[in-house]
Amino acid sequence: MLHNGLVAQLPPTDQGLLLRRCEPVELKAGEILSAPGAASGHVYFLLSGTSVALVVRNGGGSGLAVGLAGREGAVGLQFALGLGAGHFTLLVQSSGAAFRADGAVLQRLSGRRLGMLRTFAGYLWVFSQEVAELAAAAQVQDIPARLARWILLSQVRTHQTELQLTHAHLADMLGVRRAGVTLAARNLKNRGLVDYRRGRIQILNLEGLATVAHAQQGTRGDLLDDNELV
Amino acid sequence: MLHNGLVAQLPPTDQGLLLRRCEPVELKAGEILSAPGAASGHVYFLLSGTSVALVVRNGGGSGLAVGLAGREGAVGLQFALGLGAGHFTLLVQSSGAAFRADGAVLQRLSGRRLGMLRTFAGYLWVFSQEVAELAAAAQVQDIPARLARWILLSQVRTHQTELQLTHAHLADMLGVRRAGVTLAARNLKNRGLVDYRRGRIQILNLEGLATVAHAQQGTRGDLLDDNELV
DNA sequence: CGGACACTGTTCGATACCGTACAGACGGTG
DNA sequence: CACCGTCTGTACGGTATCGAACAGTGTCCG
Repeated sequence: MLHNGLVAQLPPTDQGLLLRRCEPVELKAGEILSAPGAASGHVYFLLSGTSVALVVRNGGGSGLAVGLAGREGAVGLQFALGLGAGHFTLLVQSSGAAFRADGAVLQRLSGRRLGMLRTFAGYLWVFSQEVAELAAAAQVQDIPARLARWILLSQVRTHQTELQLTHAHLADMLGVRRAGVTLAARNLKNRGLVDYRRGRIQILNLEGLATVAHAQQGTRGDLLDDNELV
Repeated sequence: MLHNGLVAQLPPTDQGLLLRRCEPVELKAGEILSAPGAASGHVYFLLSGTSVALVVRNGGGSGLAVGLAGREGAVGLQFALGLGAGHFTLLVQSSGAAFRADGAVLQRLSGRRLGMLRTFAGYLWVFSQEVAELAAAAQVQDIPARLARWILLSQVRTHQTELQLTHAHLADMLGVRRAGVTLAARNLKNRGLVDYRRGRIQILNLEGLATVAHAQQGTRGDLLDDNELV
């Protein structure tokens, strides 16, 4: 029933203790689970196709995603450590189900269950690595590569081959222009890696996407120019 | 004697237990404490003016810093959670003293001391926030702003007003050209925020640097053009 | 079935940054 | 004090991306 990777890592006893404090919720795309500066909040353990992005918003309305959590993990764990939300916004990218618990309640619980605390800490570390990787990628890769990476990440998190994402939303995640995403998307489409229509992206070739996503700068010359294709 | 922020946060009993397992070491700038893929290693608690950068290296020799730790914290904590090094390189940016302990030993210790584990987890979270902030800044800010940010960060971590950093090293931290750093450095110098000569950067105006580092895109027009100054 | 809205396609000039290359200046060493 | 390695200054053309528009096209709703 409850297929959450993080919960599955817990000792059986702790799983029971945790779930007894949780309630099921439905998350809708676009919903904001936590805004910057919040002192407390809920911890969400995501199920099935749900995904939540950690977004940093700069002065204007535009944003930049620094991480994406899915059914393998959770968001809001900082509240279970007694820490504030920081500068993040938790933004639901993909609708779906989740279990949630109050941060303060979980803090008291994990304060008694060392195994649980250790599991949470480990997840935070792994997640922060992903943040660093995304940051590094954003620095050195062009938009098609970054788009491929984000699509790939969304697929891995949700296990869905069709993603409901508009170019505008992706632009916000990558911190680039909407028009830039359109070009990059057409690029990926021309290579037969994805197909899309009006807010739906169909993944056709996972390995191909991975190749593009991890391509180094120098490799780019090998690839065909957009305009010459079909 | 031992002025490390993270150790100071521990309960007194845990401080003793931890320090008994540590040995003092001297770290020299340029030294690499951990390479990507390492399965285990030491945890370093940094003292006084020491600073260590978390660097992600892309295919070539060039890199990109995603975080900087100083005497307020530690590096290598993932080893105390039984996790591998990930894709990071731990690179000493600023020479100085540190205490270190074996990761596996600390893992056993923190497995018994819940307060210690909680403190470590909290630090990891706060640090990963900083990583996200740096990533976001790199995305939307120009080179002078990012340079100001890094100098500021180095100052906060080491509490030194003169930093021993070459343009080439800074370029590697920011993931930009060496020439780009030279221009940005001249920019900051012309505004009277820093002075520098051959590998030494003198901080003249901390608040001014902060202003530049946090300036949004739109604010940039207010500032004077480099070439028109003096 | 026609209108409205949201999404995608495409254009324009502007610009910040890149890769590369070389010239000048500091500072320690023989 | 002349040398040489290291560091900084500057230049060049090339390009990915930007900001701001406006023009098509799909889908839903009345």
